[in-house]
Formats: sequence, structure tokens, C-alpha cells
Amino acid sequence: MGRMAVSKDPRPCSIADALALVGEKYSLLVLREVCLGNGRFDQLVRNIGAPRDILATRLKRLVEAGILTKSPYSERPRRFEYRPTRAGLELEPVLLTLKEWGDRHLHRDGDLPMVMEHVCGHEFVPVVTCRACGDEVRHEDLTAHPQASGWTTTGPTAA
Amino acid sequence: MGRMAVSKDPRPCSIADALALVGEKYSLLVLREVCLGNGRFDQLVRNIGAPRDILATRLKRLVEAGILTKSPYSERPRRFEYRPTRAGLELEPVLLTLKEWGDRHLHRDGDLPMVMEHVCGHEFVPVVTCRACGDEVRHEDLTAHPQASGWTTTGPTAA
DNA sequence: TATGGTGAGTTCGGATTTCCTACTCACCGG
DNA sequence: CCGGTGAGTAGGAAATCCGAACTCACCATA
Repeated sequence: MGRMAVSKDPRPCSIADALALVGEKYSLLVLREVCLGNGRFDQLVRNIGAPRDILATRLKRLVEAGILTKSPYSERPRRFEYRPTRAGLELEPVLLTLKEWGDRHLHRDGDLPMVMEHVCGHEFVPVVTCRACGDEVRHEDLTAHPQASGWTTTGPTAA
Repeated sequence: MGRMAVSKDPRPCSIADALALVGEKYSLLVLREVCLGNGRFDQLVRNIGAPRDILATRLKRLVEAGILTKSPYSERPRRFEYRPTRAGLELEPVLLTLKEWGDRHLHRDGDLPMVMEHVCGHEFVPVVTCRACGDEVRHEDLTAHPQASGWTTTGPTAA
């Protein structure tokens, strides 16, 4: 038989797995648009600025992965629209958290960031909290529990 | 003078901006490792499985962007370690949220996901909440407020 | 002083992807 | 018939990525 697999991708990790699916260029922007309700091919091309062929490839992948669905919104002329599945919608918090980081750290003056409103009536700002105690998460408050190989569990603080 | 810029990157958006910085292949995995405290070049190579030259490029970019710092941990033999800056640490919630999504949707049986412990004593599971009311965010509870061009504000629900 | 080992990269050519422009195909509207 | 729209394909140049090998500085030890 062939030789033993040489373990490329050293650390088994769901972050890596997730990025293998949605980490390619444009994929998360597609999700952004689709979550905003702009799921048609030409809208996507315009709003994202991606080449059409790459967009087509990404869409195929995201549909296969169960993150988007492609549904017709008109027969005769046959036209389609991409929409998020449940799994796709559950990725939205990632987008929201990333947007928040971008707003705080990358703010280009000239254009102000998009504002979201929450049902509670206030401007929506995402906060990542601990399910158990409800506190906002801080790096120092976490300890990683190695499931596999050699990990160091405590990270250093900023420099 | 040259002609008017043709507006590639159609939608001004901090998600796109953030991804332009940390959306390249391996960048977020570098951050993962560095947040775990594994900030040395060869550790990164091993744990991430990236080609060394690409890793070197990414590291340069992340340092320039103010997400990592490169600090010597030994003079004579001169050795370096990469560590997250404040801005880098503030990206950690994105990673945690993405990991949580991966754990729920991509779970390969064989290896169980890494478990984190919160200071509160319980297993840490991230939840994205609204800063104002504290509720867990759901897609239907958000409305986007167009700051610029033509947006649709409501997204469709899963299919 | 030769021999080997580590950490942190750089250099090389070849394999993959991406990008851009143009093209298709089906339909509709006037 | 003519032009326009939506949803892609096709083709080749340009940019990236990849793996393996190479460097350079510094121990360790024999």
C-alpha cells in the first residue's frame, strides 16, 4: 500500500476547517450581500467587485457546502437568487464581529460605517460574551484545554 | 491628468477592509497560534502547515498592520517571537465565533473540538449579543441602515 | 576544530489561481 | 429587428502559491 499520510495541516482545528470553506477571497463578502438580501448574480458582481467567473466558482462551493441555496425567483426568463441557509445565517455573527473590529480599527474618514438597528430600539453593536456567565470575553479570561498535541495554554498580552 | 478612478471595490465596507488585511490565506491561523502563545516562526510553520515564504510574507503584513509585534526573546542567538497587539487581541472574538460555528457545522468525528475554559469556571462558548439589551443576536432582529448607495435592508430567512 | 543542530528566514522554478475582456444564450420590450 | 438584462463561460496573461533547498548566525559536543 501507499505510504503513511504525512499530516499536512498539522493542527486539527475547526477554525482551519471553517476557513477552508469560507476563507477564500470574496466568500465572506458574498455572505454579507446575501444576508443583506442582495442575492442575484449581477448585484453580487457589482457590490463585491469580484470577477464573474470567480464569483460563479464561489457560489457553487457555498451552495455545495450548504451555506447558500440557489432558488429561482422567476421562471421564463429563468432567474435565480442566492439566499443563506440556516448554517449561512449562523455565520452572520462572525461577519458582525469582524465588521465591528473593522469599524474600530480601520476607520477611513470620508465614509462612516454602516449602522445596524436592533429590535430593542438601539443601535446594534455586537459583543461576544460567555454563554455561561454572560460576561464580555477577554483574552486573559480564557484557558485553552489541549485536546491533542503540544499546546501552550496561556497567551501573552499585547505589546 | 489620468482618468477618473473607476471605483473597483464597489461597496465601502469595513468587512471588506478587514478582510483585505486578515483575509489572506493563513493570516487568521497565524493569529490563532499567536493568541495561543505559539509565536515563533518554526512553531507557526509546524502548527499551521504553511510554506515558510508565505508565512514570512504574512507576518510582515500583520506586523505592518499593527496586529502583531515582533519582539526578540533572546539576543545572542538573536531569536524572535510574534505576539498580538491590542488590536490583534481584539480580533480574537472573531476567531472564537468562527470556531464555534465550525464546531457546530463541520464537526468531523474522530477528533473532538478544543475546549476553552472561562474564568467563571464553566466551559467557554461564545455568544454574540446586542450591547444595548444583551440579547443574543438573530438575523431577523437586525435592520441595516444604508449609509451610502442602494441597499436592501431586510434579508430573507433560511431555505 | 570539525560536525551537527536550531531558529529564522530567503531563493528558486514550477504548479495553481486570479483577473480581465469578451463571448454566449435565453428572454423581454418596443 | 434592435437593444438590454440576467446569468453565466471561455481564453490567455498576470499574480500567487508551493515545496524543497539554501543561507546565515549561533550554540554544543567531542
